[in-house]
Amino acid sequence: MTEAVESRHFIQQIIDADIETGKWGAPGDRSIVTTRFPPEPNGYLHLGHTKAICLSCGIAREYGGRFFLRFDDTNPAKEEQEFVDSIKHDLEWLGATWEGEAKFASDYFDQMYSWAIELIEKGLAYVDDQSVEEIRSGRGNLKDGGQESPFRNRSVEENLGLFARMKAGEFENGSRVLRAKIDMNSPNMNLRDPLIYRIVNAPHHRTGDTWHIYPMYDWAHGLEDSIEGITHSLCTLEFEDHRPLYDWFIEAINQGRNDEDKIHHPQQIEFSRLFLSYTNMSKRFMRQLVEENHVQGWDDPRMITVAGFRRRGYTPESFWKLAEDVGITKFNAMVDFSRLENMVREDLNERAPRRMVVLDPIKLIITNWDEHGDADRVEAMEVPNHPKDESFGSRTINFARELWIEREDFMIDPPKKFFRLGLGREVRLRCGYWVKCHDYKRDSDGNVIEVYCTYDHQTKGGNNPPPESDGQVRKVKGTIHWVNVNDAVDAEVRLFDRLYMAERPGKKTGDHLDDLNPDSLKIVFNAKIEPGLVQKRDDEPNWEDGIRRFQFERTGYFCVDADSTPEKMVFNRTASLRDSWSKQK
RNA sequence: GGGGGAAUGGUGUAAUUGGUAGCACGAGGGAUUCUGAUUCCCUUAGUUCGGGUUCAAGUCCCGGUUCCCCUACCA
Repeated sequence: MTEAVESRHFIQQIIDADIETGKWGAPGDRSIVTTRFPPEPNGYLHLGHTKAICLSCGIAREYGGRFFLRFDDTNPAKEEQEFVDSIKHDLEWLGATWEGEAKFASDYFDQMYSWAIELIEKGLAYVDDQSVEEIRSGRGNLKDGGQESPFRNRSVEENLGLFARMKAGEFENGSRVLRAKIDMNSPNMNLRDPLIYRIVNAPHHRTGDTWHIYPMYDWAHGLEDSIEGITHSLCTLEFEDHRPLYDWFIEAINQGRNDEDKIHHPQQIEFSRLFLSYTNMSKRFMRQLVEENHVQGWDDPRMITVAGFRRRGYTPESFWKLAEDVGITKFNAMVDFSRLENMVREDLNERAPRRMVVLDPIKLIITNWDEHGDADRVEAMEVPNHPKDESFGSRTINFARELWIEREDFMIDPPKKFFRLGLGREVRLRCGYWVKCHDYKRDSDGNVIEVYCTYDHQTKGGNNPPPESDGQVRKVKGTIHWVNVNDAVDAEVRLFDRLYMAERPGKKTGDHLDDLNPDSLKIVFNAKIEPGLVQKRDDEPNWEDGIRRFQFERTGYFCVDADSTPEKMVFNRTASLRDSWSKQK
């Protein structure tokens, strides 16, 4: 009876209220909502970032507002153009389109500098000559207050002069900083005269060597937000303690100004990070995995980078679904990795065309194939590309006397619940024929290499045979997949499993490497694929990112890896199918 | 006597802001099925603890517990 009301998470509720009261513009004007994603270009985007991206971009989209991409490039020592490019690419791939050109904190360096001078003139900032160590010890600790710097009460003139010389590059790294004059006894460490500028004599990837001082995060971030007219500056929980400073800086600039001259004051709102079991989002750990060759690069399909997931075959849609699924709260929740897997499965189940591929082949030979025609004949079978969606069409694949089937689909003496092939058992070869096994052959190691079957010529296409004379229709419990030996193509298939075996890698021993899964990558070199898989077929979907994705029936979801050539196809397993049989075993 | 946050089934998340604790995933069971997939149905299990206010508390008040974050010239 009662219509389900769309529930609004706490950030949406804040924005809803802001719009109603007209906090940012005319009451009711939703288009004023402005958000941003502000990465530092010092690494690859990972799963943790996708939550923030989907949130900020999604909010702007929902309200009909604006979403910006801004690079927080305030530390030339760490940042590179390469990362600017990869971050843009990842965002585009995710479908998080930003408005206009990507923005850069470095575009605002002049503005920030002049605001810093204003703070000095108001007596709210000073140049400190203390060393790093002196500043650190002067800051005090969590229990005790700090001590004021001996340079704290310099004259405005002296500060102005020194600050100008800092800018001009007259001083060495670490010799002086500009600090805000707030409160050395604040219980909030961020307010104990935080640094505004430090000296960095290093070339910047965009501004070159025009600057010798660079703004600190707390000074830069809120001002960037202000300049861009950000209304809701969304960030993660660890910045809660920074919010008082975020507000203090903007209010310090606005102090003494007329209302018309006041700069825009965005609202910082914090939400919880994404924690996924069996993964570690630490940039440091991810770097170690790459540099010590535990994986093959930042885009290794086992990595939880956007690039890794993309190569693994994940779709952008699965990240949006996950973001929606985990929700927005202030609770540090541990999300199970299988949830993300479910999101791709859900998406790919609808959108991936089906194919038949045998990963671990043994040969099936039909010994009575000559009873109803030429022993060398090939019969064309029509196979649907999708079991539910007819718009995917169908394809024709060849059926003949010798076929590849999956090793695990045959047992000599199977248990009753084994719905596959066994000695004396009958199964359906999907969209082929029904076959019954009467013999098999082993190699010198005892491994089954061939199974011998008879087929029922009345079951062509996999259909039920006509009723027997007593009216009974023969039934078969299992259906297995196959590939025709004569036109099967060999391919490499990479089977990925989770990179770590522990729910929280490194928690037990302190070293995440101790929890690495030695079997996270298995490579199959001689999988047998349908010949139609080599070239893109006209009836395949046109995936937006150009990556070809499939479901290999009964084995999982796969995509074509960038390493593929027409001579040697390489597939990555995105995710296995849900498998209630292996659980039962 | 540091400060800032957070606690709802196994997991994640709702509860019209004081009025029937709901949804999804998982798990268990069943139906359908030419993928042991998909789909469908059923079951399962919860308000961190102790007080208080109230006709009525997940929600308000008091006290406790547990967990997370904060002492970079990183962001």
